[in-house]
Amino acid sequence: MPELEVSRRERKKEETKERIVHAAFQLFRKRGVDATTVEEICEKADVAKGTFFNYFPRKEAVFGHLSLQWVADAEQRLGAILAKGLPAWHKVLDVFIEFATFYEEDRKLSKHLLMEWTRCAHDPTDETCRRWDELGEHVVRQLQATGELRRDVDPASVHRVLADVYHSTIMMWLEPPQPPFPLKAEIRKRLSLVVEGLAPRGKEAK
Amino acid sequence: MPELEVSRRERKKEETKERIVHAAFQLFRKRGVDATTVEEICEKADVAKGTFFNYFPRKEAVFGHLSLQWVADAEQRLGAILAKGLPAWHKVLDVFIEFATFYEEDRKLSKHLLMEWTRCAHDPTDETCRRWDELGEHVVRQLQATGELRRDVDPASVHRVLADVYHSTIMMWLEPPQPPFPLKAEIRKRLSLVVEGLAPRGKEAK
DNA sequence: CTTCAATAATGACCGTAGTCATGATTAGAC
DNA sequence: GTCTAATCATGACTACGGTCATTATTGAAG
Repeated sequence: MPELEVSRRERKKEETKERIVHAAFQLFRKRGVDATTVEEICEKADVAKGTFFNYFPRKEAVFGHLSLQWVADAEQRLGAILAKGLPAWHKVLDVFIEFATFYEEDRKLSKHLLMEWTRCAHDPTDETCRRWDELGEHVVRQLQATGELRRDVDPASVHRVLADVYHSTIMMWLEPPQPPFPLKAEIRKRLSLVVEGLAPRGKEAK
Repeated sequence: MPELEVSRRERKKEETKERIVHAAFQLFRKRGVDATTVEEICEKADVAKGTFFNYFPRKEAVFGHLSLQWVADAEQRLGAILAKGLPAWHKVLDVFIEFATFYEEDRKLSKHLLMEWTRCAHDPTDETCRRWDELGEHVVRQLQATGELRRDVDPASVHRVLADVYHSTIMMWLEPPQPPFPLKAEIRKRLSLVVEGLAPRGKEAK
């Protein structure tokens, strides 16, 4: 049993999953999520309908695949930033603002993506969620260690506050027919608001 | 046409709606939301299935009825608090923390309630949403006027940040099989975190 | 009392998400 | 090669959310 070399079985599995994801996003973009049926996705991906549900528990769960890639990407970039030293906070913010580019491109799609994210966001068994929380808390702890954030606050709470403000700002921006404000500026504004309040206090402050 | 006296028609309409809501919540509590079908609700409320959808666009939309009552309640209480003068912030916080009692009572139900709230939260045509945002922004403006919050920040942004932190804290608390932290304490912690950062600065500070 | 327009109730109907029993592939053991 | 157990693919099937054309009720006007 070749363990390190991925077996043919594993390869085929990945291929099938990839085909389904690819087909799904193509149709989602063209026709919209609601107007796309699972059968259409399966037809395009050349699999049976049952196969789809072997890979994803819900139609919308294909978005989870994308979210996982993002988290992996964020892990890379933020790791590099933190390794470089101070001042890190603004660079961290920049990474998240850059991610927002995606949302600006296809608002309809982004809305479904975020709804699915929200659905899984608090599920501790979800890998994406777990890694996202670990990443966020790690970043906060680092910023506390270097003195950019006050140390008398719980890293998990800080991470969640920032993450929630980030996502719900995007959610609000996505809703109306015409965006009422520039997305990236508003994200910067709101997150900065929170972070300002997290500046080191008293004798901790430089 | 008696305009001020609500007509029989209006009364019956309200009655029917109330019956549907009542039946729905009874079943939701007993059997769970997903396990309850619209037909069961209608049977209990003694109306036809089509009637349900004359009143609510989705099965879960019955939660909106509850949300609206809450917002009306919050309008009352917060109005009274603001009328009384300083210091208002902690009293405002207490109101929201008291609302959290409901969430602690039925976690399964609360999760669906919050999901429906999230779904409508950014829809400008939704009355509940509109009044909630107006209320929140009003409160922030008042707190700014009395000097409890710094004045150089956008009331709408502040309201949204606080509201999002509030709701997502609850959402996180609702998720796992066993609550990992005391809900009300965590809400207080996180909201205070944000508000601390919103304290008046520089020459504004007393 | 009759007419009429507006509004509300109805339930047959439809489309699709998601399930599940069955059959096909795989990879290792001998 | 053959056997076996695990894994994966399949598509018929079901149950339910949601729609819509039709019918019934309402209340005011003549």
